[in-house]
Amino acid sequence: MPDVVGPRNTPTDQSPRKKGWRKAEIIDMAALCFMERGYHATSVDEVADRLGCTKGRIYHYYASKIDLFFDVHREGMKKLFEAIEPAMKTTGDGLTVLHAMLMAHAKAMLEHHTFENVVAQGVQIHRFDATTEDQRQTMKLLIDSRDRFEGFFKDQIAAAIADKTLRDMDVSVTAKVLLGALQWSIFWYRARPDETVAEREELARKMVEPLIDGLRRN
Amino acid sequence: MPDVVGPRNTPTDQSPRKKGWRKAEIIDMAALCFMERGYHATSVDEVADRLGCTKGRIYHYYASKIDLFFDVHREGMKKLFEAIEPAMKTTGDGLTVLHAMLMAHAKAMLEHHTFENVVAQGVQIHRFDATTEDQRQTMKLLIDSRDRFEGFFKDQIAAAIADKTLRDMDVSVTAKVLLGALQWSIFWYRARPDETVAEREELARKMVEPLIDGLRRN
DNA sequence: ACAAAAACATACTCGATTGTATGTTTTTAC
DNA sequence: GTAAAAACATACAATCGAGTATGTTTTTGT
Repeated sequence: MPDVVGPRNTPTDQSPRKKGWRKAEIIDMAALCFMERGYHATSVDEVADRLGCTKGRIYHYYASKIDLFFDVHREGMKKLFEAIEPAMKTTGDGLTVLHAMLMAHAKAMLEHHTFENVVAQGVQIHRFDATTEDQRQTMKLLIDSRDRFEGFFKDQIAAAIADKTLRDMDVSVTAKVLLGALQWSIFWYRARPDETVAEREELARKMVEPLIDGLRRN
Repeated sequence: MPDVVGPRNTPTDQSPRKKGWRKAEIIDMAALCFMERGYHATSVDEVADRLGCTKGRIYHYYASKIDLFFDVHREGMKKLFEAIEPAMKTTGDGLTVLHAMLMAHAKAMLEHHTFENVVAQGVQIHRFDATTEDQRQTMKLLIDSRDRFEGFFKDQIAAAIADKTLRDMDVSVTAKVLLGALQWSIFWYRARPDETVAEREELARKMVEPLIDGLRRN
């Protein structure tokens, strides 16, 4: 009689045999589930089911559900930082660099909207769900990273004002408004399976353009 | 021996004796709890505790937790519609009216951020939690009302483009970007207890200004 | 004043879910 | 080739929270 459970996937089935790819597989599916139903409404069993395995696998890698959430959040923030990094190194006046950062951020929000949706949920999951001291420490680090990310935009806005390429305006509020405008896409954007990079780029352009040029005609 | 449970509050304790104020009290507390912890993380017992009563009271008015959520959502949408209504009746060119609508919306988002936070959660609570046919019907009506609200802004943007007071741009994307910029405040804005109306108005102005005037200097 | 209805409180059921304990298979290291 | 470790699966415990059934008090209508 053959085994009821088939042989486990070999690394070559998936992406090239990178170390830790089994864990990454879990993170990706968790991000998808958390996006679709929200963190609290998603059960660990559900994530396992959609991976075609059992809870045992997930709890082999993660001590608790919230720790899995933290990893998804961390990955989401990593993608955000990596996306704007090239734009920040651009040479140009203050507004030009800011424009490039906003475009990069918009594209990243669309491309990784699964993860970024979960990042947004992280704002609400504060102190309540992090019970152990270790978890509270992790939570603090994640909040810090979100603040640092926003800080990059605040700094660039301030630089552009000093630069005279930007009118004088409230740096903090403007940063939140601009980022919010792009990040709100987690609520309305869903990737089409056949969507090309060029199409996403075009959508990102349509998003950033009214922010840079404003609404006034001249 | 006196009663363990004190006498129930009389209408005069709270707002003027409006019919249904006992229900409104529940809605308000539910909105607060749902905002602070999210719908799924909030238990009905918790809402009751913070009201100083028991579940019995809530289930006297509501058949289920999701029905309570629906009422909070409905109230949130009602506040949004009422806020922009005067602005929509303003006479003026397309951009002027749009500006007034955005200001009204920004102020409403700040003033009722508790309810509007819950409205945003409603986007994720789709088909899964609405089990009965009646609940699915209610859910559909709420989604429709959100679409109608966005439609008002899309129409006004289109009118302003036709009006030549607005450059040509993607109506749908621009509407989502503008509304998102203001609605993202649910994540960062929390009301100070001593905050005045004038202060909120000033904050709303700082939010809308970069959207209308854009970032470019000239 | 009194019956009916409204407005709750109390105590319970029951399903769903997180986390654990343990067994089994696969891989790795030597 | 073999022992150890990694990578799971299985079955269970223990909690928590939604919803219900029922009793009690307060209000209301006449």
